Amino acid sequence: MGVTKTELFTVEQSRIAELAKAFAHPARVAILQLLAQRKACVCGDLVDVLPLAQATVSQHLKELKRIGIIKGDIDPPRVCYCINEPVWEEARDTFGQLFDVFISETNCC
Amino acid sequence: MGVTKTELFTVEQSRIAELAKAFAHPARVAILQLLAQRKACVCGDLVDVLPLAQATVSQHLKELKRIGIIKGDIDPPRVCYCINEPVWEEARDTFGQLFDVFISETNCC
DNA sequence: AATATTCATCGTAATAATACGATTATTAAA
DNA sequence: TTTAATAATCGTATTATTACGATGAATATT
Repeated sequence: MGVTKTELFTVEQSRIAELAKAFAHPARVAILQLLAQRKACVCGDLVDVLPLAQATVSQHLKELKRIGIIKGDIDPPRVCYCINEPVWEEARDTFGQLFDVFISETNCC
Repeated sequence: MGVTKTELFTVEQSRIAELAKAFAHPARVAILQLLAQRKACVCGDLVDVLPLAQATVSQHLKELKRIGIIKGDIDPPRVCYCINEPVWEEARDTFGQLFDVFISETNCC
């Protein structure tokens, strides 16, 4: 992509965009749903359920960890992934507030 | 990107991902905030406020329109953009439900 | 020690997204 | 009719993302 100019926007806007990215791919939505519902936890179980190669799942997990919305505990040779509650709440609150900014009134179109 | 295999996921998961994409770029967050707060409406005003070229803003607007979260009324030679309330609510409800799936209990990590 | 299991990382191919200048289309205004 | 204003679209360069096979690292098991 052409160089998303993050520095030209507010940190809040950039953080919202980053949190949204966690949900901006069906595979990551699936992963987050599985973790949130505690239907899976171990990386291998996620790989079994998802229609993607192990390396790809691992890549998505890495991205989710980078954003902070999940955490991973190693329990060799397995790794257990879970929702990272503080960031999950940050996302929930952030989007909640964002959606509340729009009040149903006179739109000009 | 490598061919996001949308067909391998549920329509719900794909729709969530699509709605999330509306917020997955700081420029689109900025646009949606401006529209939601009714601080701008006309395309040209958005271009004035945003640190991006007109063509780029137009491209983002097109993507937001494709997702359905905004609509545009032409009032030649201007175009007035507004939040598309039904989809805005769809997004609000969708993410609300998604975040509520996770209940604060015993995480395994 | 040798093997098996699990997951991360590397390398890389393919594709999507971002950005912008230039052009076009449309309509208003002069 | 000519000109100005506005916004969409085109073309294209650049960069990011997605995907997967192969390999590597770490630990448990035999």
